[in-house]
Amino acid sequence: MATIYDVAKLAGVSAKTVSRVMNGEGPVGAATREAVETAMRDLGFVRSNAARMMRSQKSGLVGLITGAISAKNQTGIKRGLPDLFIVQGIQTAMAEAGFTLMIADTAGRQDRVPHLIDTFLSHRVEGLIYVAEYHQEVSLPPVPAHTPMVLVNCFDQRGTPAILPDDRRGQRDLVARLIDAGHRRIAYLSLRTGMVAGQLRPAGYRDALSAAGISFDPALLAHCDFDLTDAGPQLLWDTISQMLTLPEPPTVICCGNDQMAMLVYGILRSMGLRVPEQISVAGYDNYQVIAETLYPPLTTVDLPYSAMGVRAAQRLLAMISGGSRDDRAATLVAGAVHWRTSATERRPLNIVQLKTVRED
Amino acid sequence: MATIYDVAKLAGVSAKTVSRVMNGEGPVGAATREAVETAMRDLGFVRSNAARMMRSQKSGLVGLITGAISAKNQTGIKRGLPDLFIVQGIQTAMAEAGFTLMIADTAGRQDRVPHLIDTFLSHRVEGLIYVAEYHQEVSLPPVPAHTPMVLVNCFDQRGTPAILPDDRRGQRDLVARLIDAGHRRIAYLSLRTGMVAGQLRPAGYRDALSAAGISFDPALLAHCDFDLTDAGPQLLWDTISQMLTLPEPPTVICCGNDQMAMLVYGILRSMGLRVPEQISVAGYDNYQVIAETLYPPLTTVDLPYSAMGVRAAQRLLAMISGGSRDDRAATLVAGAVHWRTSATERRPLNIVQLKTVRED
DNA sequence: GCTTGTTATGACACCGATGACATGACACCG
DNA sequence: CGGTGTCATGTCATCGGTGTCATAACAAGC
Repeated sequence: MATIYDVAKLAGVSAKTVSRVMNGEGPVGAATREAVETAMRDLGFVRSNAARMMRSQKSGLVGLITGAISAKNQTGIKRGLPDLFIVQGIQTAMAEAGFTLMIADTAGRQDRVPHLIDTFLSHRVEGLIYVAEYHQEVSLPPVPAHTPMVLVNCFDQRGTPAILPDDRRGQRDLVARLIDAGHRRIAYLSLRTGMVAGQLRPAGYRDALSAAGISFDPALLAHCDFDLTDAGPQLLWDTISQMLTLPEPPTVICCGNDQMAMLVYGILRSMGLRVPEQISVAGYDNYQVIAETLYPPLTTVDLPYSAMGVRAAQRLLAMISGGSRDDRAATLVAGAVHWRTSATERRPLNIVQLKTVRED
Repeated sequence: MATIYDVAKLAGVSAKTVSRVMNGEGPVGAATREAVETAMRDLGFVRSNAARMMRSQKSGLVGLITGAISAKNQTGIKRGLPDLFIVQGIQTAMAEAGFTLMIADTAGRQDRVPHLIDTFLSHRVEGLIYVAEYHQEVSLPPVPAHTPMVLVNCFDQRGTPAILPDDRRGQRDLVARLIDAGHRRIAYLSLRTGMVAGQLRPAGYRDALSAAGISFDPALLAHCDFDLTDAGPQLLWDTISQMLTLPEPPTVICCGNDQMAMLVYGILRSMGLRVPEQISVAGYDNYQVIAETLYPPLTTVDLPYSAMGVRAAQRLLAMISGGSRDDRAATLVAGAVHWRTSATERRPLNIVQLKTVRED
């Protein structure tokens, strides 16, 4: 592989001049520049970042660690929106800033994180990003103070800068929108309370209710382990049929995420109910493959993964250029409500009689 | 950041000895080793890969380019299984071999590829991988001959080593399995013929038919632009209702991918047909979020993205260690059939009368 | 006792860029 | 015409490891 010395010799100048041409630095005569550029092209010269980095001490690298990529299917949890959208956002913003992204995943083993961090440090990354597969608390090994770090979709006790989805507000906005549309009896099928989203989203639901002066009815809130493989659908079926036999049944079912909504579609149809004519459904995540492909398209809230990635990158870049100082606050990123046809704009006037027996 | 010289001074040895300890190379006295290791720990020493790389000319890096990450939503095509599973496979295999992965994406602009390649070359990657977002032909700028390259999910005219999904065989296996289960009238709703999968999968379908001595009925094969935003569902509806009114209607509908199958579920239910009691449905991709969450769970074929990633990594590693020589053949990776309850094991005896009018 | 071999370690140049500084050629100005 | 400033370019050391070769200490063999 050609070096600047090869280029310099061919162009009949010094290595330093070649360096100047490459970096557009200092004054260089037009003829000289031309000669150097020609020589570089002829030799297929590509600068060595390793050498450059030794002097400048700037690597232009950022390390990204995630359990996201390979954790799939291992936990048995069917997750929401793939966290890889976060990676997309980070990658885009970093590329724009001229940084190259190195990525590694834990392959599901948290104990590998220190090793991954070491690898990245040996490449002298200028910053680290840790991406979790779903909103959660984590505990990471300490990193040298001079290497800034940002957490995405997770937070820790040490108060490391974090970028989080504003689940509570998103759910509140969606429910508020449903109330606007005339709904008063709003059911909420939550994710497990063990998940952060399983706590924040129901809280947002209640926020919206109380803001509208609607009293909270515990009979309309259920926590469903819908993702527990086989029991899931049956559990949902039972919960829904119970709610629908209430004296005042719900006119809309809010689901903990879009995947659950997908299941609920099937269940409601099997019960002989039409969405949205007879009952409305809403999800959470705006998982496009589901939300836009379902018929009718699903009303839901953005889980703004891509935007979170961008914000994470921006925050890290600020820390890198600002000498790694950063307040300890978490950044909450809210997602917009996507109003689609799975929810009616006006509350249906009469509730159909329903059969509580599974028909198949 | 501490250097080997700092470590050497603290341990009272030469830099070279520190180097030897790090690399477990040459004979080193036990006491010396101990002293060096202690010093390294005390200083929080992390070796600089840049410096090491300059001498050894080995970077331990592999570059991955993809349109996968950011191409989302830009083409207007609702894609199948997220190609990021390919990245997962590559990352896993590379990490195992001690390589670190650098990734970049084209942000939807093919003209950025040369720049990305240059960036990677400047980091002296030992190999390149290009991942396409769906099975397709591509045309990439040439890379220096000494840098091996592997294509995944795509192929080019130059015969660059490629890893491809065996769509034809996968579809053949699935249809053969349906035939085994007693089905004779098998409908096929294909993806657009403009997509490679839209050609190979129907071919596999016909392979299976002729292998079983079942004559191909053109009335049972349709190419649906189901992913054209709004027109999609209506188009599918029409196609399906047309097929179901045939004198001998299909007993199973094979869909071009799982997403289409999801739509078909909704359409069939709206038509008042129960899956699988009255009609079976099959997909392609084994897109878990869909296939396992749908009720009933979807019979489908693996699009073995993760395995393809692993194979790609293995092939590239072989080229790296073998001096970049490789035959030009493409590697086809077949995926297994996942038999779930969306398809009946026995052909239903009587076909229901169906309404051809949309009910809502 | 001297050669030879082995073990343990050090000295030093080198990888390929770039930063600091020096230098030569002019132009401009009073 | 000498002083000063600007432009264009070169010299050289340096970043942090590692390859090559040298060297010191000591044991074994004749």
